[in-house]
Amino acid sequence: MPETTHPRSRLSSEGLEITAPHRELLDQVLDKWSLQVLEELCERPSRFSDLRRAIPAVTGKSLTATLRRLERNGVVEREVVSSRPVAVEYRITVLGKTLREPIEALLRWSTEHMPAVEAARDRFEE
Amino acid sequence: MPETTHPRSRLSSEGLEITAPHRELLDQVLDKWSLQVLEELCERPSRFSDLRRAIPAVTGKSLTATLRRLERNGVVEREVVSSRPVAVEYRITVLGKTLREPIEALLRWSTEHMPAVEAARDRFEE
DNA sequence: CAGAATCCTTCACGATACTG
DNA sequence: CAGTATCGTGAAGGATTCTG
Repeated sequence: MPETTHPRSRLSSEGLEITAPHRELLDQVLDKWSLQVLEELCERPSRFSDLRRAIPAVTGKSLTATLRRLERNGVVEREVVSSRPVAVEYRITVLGKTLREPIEALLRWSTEHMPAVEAARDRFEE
Repeated sequence: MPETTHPRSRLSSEGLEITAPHRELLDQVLDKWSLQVLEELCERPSRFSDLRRAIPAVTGKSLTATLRRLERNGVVEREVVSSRPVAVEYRITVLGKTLREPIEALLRWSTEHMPAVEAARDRFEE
């Protein structure tokens, strides 16, 4: 059986590699509040205060930062709807929608395996 | 048309919810170095110094912390192979292997949509 | 209402040196 | 070899206050 000299990883052979740009992108898109924001915006376009109500634990500052990050990376759209008083609507983009599947895969994993993880944690504290 | 009083989100209706424990778990398992460590250990069991060589940018301290975190959550196993000089082998666990699919989904997304993201970033700096 | 500005604490992470 | 100990820095994130 002719073996390749360098047994390249399955990922590399698929053209997938964990380079710095990819790590950075995933960091920006999977950070502390992004999942909840994306989830919320997948359900419906929302205004700033809607999001604050939907995610009570987030502060204004962090929500702003999260939305800017998501907007910058093209997964969220911002539109000023009216002024006096200002209303701003945030919407998920087409690109953003493509993120939903992989994120849900993550959530499914976390939900499904949480018991095993908790058992491991108990074992770890010996 | 009889509408449900509360239009629950698709995720919630599937029993998926982004609660604090889930966020915490995902944080621990998707943090800065975890992806590369998991990827490496999926290919082959490795010793500490193997991992350092495979991931040149990581410092000893961070690698230790990463491995401890992963071990605590049950996705990585640690075994002292010999002493004098000490050799320690790290292996992916069965639980850890189940993480591979969702992680690869993420990497595929990132690889596939990186051009769109970069275009969005360019647009954003106006 | 949707943020920007300011202050402050925490903590992740790197660099370095040391040890069983 | 596989860490631990210590120090230092920057960045993340919260609380609060102010504004067009």
